This record gives sequence, C-alpha cells and structure tokens, in this order.
Amino acid sequence: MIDPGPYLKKYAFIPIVAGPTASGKSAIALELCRLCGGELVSADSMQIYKGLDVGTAKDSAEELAEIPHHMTDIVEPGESFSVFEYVNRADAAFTDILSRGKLPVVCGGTGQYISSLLYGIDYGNEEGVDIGDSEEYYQSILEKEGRDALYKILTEKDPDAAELIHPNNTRRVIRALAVNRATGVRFSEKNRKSKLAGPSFTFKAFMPDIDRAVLYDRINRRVEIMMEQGLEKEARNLYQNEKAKGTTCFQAIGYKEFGRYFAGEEDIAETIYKIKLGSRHYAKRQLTWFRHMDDDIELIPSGDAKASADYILSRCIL
RNA sequence: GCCCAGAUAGCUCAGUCGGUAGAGCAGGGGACUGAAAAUCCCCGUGUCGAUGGUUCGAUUCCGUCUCUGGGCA
Repeated sequence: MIDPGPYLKKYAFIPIVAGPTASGKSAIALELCRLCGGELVSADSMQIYKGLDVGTAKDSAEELAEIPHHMTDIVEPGESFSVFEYVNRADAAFTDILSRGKLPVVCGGTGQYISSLLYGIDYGNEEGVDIGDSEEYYQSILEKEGRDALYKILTEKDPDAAELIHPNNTRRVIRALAVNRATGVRFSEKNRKSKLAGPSFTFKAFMPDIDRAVLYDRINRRVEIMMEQGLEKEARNLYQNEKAKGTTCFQAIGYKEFGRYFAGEEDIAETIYKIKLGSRHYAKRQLTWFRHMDDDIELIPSGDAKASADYILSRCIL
C-alpha cells in the first residue's frame, strides 16, 4: 500500500466511475472533479490514443483544458499498449495526483482496466520480458497446424489454464502459451499469484443504473452525433496513417467499420448501422463484465450528473 | 379489371412428399489476468395472413377473401 498522502485527511477512497458506453460516466466524473478540485484518470483502452477523439467519445477540448486528464492521449495510433502498462502508468498518476493533495477520479468503461485497479492484479513483469515473439511463434503454429493442435499443446503445458479457456478462443490460448514460453511460469500459476499483493490504493466503484432500451437509444443517437462531429474525417485520417495500419487502434468501434466504405464496397448507411450495432454489442459485454463484479460496484441512479457526483463524494469521505 | 409470385420468429427467408417448424441477423445470458471497443461460449413456441372445404389430422392439398410485389391492360 502506497502512502496516500494528504488526501487521506479527507477522502478514504478514490472514486471509480464505471459503466457501459454512453451511460453518462464522463459527465459524472467531470462533476466530481469540479466538486473537489480532482483530476481525472481515464480507464478506457481507446481514449489513450491521440487523434481518436469523436469516435471514442473523448471529453471535449474545453473539458480537457478545464480538468487535468491522465491516461488520455498518451500514445500514438500504431504504438502498442497493454493492461500491464495501463496499471503501471495509472499507479504513477495516482501517486502524482495524491502527492499534490488532489483527489484522483477514475472514469472508464474498460472492464479489464477497472478490475486490474480495483483488485490490484499484478501482471508481473519485473524482468521486462516481452511476450510478443512467443505470441508470433504460436500464431504460426495455429496457422500451420490448426486450433486443435494449438489447444492440445496447452492441455499438455498448462492443463489448469486449458480447463478455463475454450479451444475456439485461440487468442487466449495463444496468450496463455506465450506467457508460459516467455516467462517460464505457467499461465494458471501466474494468475493464481497475481492478486496476492492487493490493490495499491483503496477504491470505491460506482456505475449508473440505466435501462437497457434507454441505453441503446442513447448509443444510436450518439453515433449520429459523432457523424455530425466529423467521425468520417477522423477515421479517414487514421486509415491514411501508414504506421497505424492493422494495429490495436483499428479495433476501435467507429473506425474499423469504415474499411469497406472507404474501399467503395458499401454505402455510408450500412457503415453507420454497423457502428451502432457494434456499440450496442459492446455495451452488452460491458454490462456482463460489471454485473459480474456487482459486489464491488455500487449502482447509482442515472440522469443527474451533479446529484450523482455529490453522492459519490459523500461515499468516499472518511 | 386480368395474369403471375409471395404471405412462416422482431427482420430476411428455408421447410413440412399432410402428423403443429428451423437457419442467418436482431435480441438475451455468460466468460474474460500482458491486444480487451479485442476474443470466445450458450440460448429459437411462432394464431406458419383470414376463412370455408377434403382428411382421423391442414401451416402444408383445394376454394374464397385480404394484403404485398411484379407483369398485362
């Protein structure tokens, strides 16, 4: 546990505002920062990228200028990033903010990032091992020998991990094998030990409780607004960035769907439909993730950001 | 007005040689420990358009009607 510094005099917890896309998290988090002079720490795997602004529903330029933001715009499209780097850099941000006597306010919808903070998952990379080569190694085995052969290797090298990972989920099969090969420690063994240290800070998480139909409607409308705000132009910039081609930022909803449209293979209406659909599917997965950790996330009424911020702050005061 | 083709799940459609039906998409549930906005798993009862008839039994065959396409006038 890192010394929380002066903030402990007033606040016992660092608030985390989690929730699905378009649920109103940002508005609450910004209000929270205004209320207590806090600084925002994003927990969003796509808002880390510079230049992906309207499509990731990043806070506006005015808001970025008004409230200090951390973990936003920290890497160029094309650069690689990972949860491991996220937790390290977020921890550094917390330490920095707290040392200046300010309250960090976490806000984001990337379940994996939220869980990593809240549960203090240690991705253990003291030796600075790079697993990229090992991933490529197993990727080539997958291509040459197929998914069954790949999965069979996992059942031999790490039966416990194989038990938990579906054979069709080759991405996770590869990850487990690569971690094993690169670090010499079994994936399952590493995971078992990962929570032993506990979180570096004390967090309290909240999520707006929003009706599914209302959420989907908000998502659909927001995609229309993004189009008005120039999403197409932003996507075109990304597609013209040679370094970014095929990298992680192309997984972002609102960008990857433009490929066929730019190639002249479908019209814009289809593209917009796919962006809405992808966003709804994503929101559903986010809800599954956060529902799973409902013992650790408090639901709050949605709709009134100011009231939510007041409430959250009261729950974080010592 | 006449001719032809349709009418089956929220949508697009398959199918039942007569024994009350199933795919894709949508939608729902779930997993997730170094890409996570990624990746993966599970879930299909609906007056088979309406109404008469034939039949032990009709969504399926026949008649009529309604609606929707397309064609001819």
